[in-house]
Amino acid sequence: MVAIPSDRTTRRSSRPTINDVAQRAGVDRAVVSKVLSDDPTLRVRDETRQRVRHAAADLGYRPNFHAQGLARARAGAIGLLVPHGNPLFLEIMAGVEEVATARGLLLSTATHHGDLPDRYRRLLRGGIVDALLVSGLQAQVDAAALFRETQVPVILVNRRSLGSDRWVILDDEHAARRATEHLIRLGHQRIAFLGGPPHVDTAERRIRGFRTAMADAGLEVDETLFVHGEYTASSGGEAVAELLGRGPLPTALVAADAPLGLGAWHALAGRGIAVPRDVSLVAIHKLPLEEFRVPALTCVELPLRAAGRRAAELVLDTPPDAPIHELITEGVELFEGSTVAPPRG
Amino acid sequence: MVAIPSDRTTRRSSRPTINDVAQRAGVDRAVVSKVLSDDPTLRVRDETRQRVRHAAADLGYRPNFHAQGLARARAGAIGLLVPHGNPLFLEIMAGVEEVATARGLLLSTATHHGDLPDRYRRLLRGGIVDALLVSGLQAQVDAAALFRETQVPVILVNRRSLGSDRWVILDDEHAARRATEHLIRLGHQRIAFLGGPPHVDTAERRIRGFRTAMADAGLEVDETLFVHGEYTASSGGEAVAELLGRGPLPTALVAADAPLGLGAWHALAGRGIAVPRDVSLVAIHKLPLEEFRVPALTCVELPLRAAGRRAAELVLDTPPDAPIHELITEGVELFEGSTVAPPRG
DNA sequence: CTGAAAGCGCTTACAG
DNA sequence: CTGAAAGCGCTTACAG
Repeated sequence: MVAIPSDRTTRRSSRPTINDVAQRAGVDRAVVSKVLSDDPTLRVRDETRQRVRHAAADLGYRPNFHAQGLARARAGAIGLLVPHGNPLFLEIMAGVEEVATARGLLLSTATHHGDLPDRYRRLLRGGIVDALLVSGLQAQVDAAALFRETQVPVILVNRRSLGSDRWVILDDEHAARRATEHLIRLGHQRIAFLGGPPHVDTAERRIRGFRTAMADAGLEVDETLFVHGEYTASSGGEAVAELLGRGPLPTALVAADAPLGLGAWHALAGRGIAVPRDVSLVAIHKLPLEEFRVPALTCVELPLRAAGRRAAELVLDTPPDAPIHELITEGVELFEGSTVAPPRG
Repeated sequence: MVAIPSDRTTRRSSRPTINDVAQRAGVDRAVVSKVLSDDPTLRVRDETRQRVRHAAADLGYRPNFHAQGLARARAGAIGLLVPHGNPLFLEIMAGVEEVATARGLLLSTATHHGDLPDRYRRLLRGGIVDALLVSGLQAQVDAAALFRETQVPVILVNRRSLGSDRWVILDDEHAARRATEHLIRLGHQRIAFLGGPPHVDTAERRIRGFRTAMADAGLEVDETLFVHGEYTASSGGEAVAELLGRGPLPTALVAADAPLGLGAWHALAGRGIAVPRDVSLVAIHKLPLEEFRVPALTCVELPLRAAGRRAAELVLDTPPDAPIHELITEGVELFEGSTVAPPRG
């Protein structure tokens, strides 16, 4: 009788390790490590180099992510935190992903509801990412404190918040000016502004742009035509209700945000007020697929993807405590939908 | 002269390690590890347990993600791969994130353009995630081979592909039936179907639902009224062009996908064909914010979030090579927009 | 210039 | 039942 040895299963995963490669190539594993990461200090014959590469390829070797992270004291990943459920942020995500791909980093994403989730804070302290990009935070969240707490370099994308010294923002002021000028050019004079939340960075800059455009055109700004809301569609409805409660409808509206503008439009329609027949509407930010809508919302597009890209590059390439102040000025473009017309009468 | 010792910087990051906690609590680091991960085999006095917890809290200790991953041979993360730039998939992402949050896992996301990026394949072999969810892949991508290659348990969400035995899908057939019945009920008889790509799982099931509804109503299906396209808005335009080239316009269209439907609508409008006056339109899937659109696209909503949630649970809780066949039948709902009317005259 | 060894921060099987 | 030790799979400072 022959004893058949029980099928001895591999200790852990069956993936090849650096030792397997070293053995196959007949070199020390330090050499493998250096060859595969193109360490310039390594002096070996080209032939050895090739042997190592081939061994790695033959075995389908890939360095273990966690072992590498531990040994290098670098995570090999970047984190992105975006507001929950807002399709605009897909663009930021796409920009960040471009950089992650180019640098061989993993992208880890999570959504927030205005504040930083505690769970995520804890993960950050576990060294989960080498850098964190945050967008759409409430005004009062302290990003500098987050860096102090977690030791992870943080950068804000699109919106600054309390005490933050590291951000990439878009030219919201210009966008709002552009939107307003578009209306003015068509003859509008009584224009309402459906703004974002008070004290929020982008909201303030968009208001400024609106005021500038009005002032430059010599138009009076009626303070009863300012309404604050959230950057959400449902808030757009409330903003319209508030506005209508205050007096006669203006001839045009600038919505500080696309979902907000959509909500406003919807609420107007619900009251039998037609856009653009009764009132014109321009929003800031272009939603995905807007160019295919019938009718499309006229809006000013901002380069969110570029913001994501740029922020990722900067947070990776700048010392963790150095300030980053970047305003992206290009890429502000008016998208002509069908929600704007000359004022009636 | 007194020699002032140079400020000796900490070796690596300044984050506390398990050794710091052990020292502060006066126990071995094995005890710390077991206390903090609630190891049931550990027998120590409650007082010790408290001491350890306090020490950890005082120091703000968090286990190093990579050290833990290496020692446990588990990544502590799940991966999600979605098609690039399609806002529908935000819902799947949200569902997956719910599960990741509940289980303390990191969520790593990437987008694809039909096929699996090589870069991602390599990362997977590095043990970057414990499980991978994939959605919207081309029909011919072999997910089983991906598992064999990477050793990472894979599950397909929303769409099956070649040779895959692990998937969570939605009731696409029912959705298409529902959409078609809605039109039939209003009196439509000549209905065109703007379908997805040939051989794609969801496309086939949606066609089947359409055919079933037509047959059940005793309506003849005109084969010239079938057009294939991609699940993109631009493809919707091409589908309309193709359809119009074939003959007279039907009284209604079922679009197999929301972006596709949007593109069709846009193309129709561009030719002066009004929806729903000249032709009615229903699409499958509801885009984010659709309920606020003026007018909104009538569509059948499918529970993408539930699919993401369920797929994440299943891939984590099922042995890596066991088949997973799950069809989510609830949650198919007609959303009445303004793109459907009775046929003219 | 090269190679063997120490160390990254954890977990867990195993000896006491 | 407890605690000291080995080991996860890499990288890199350091001795030859």
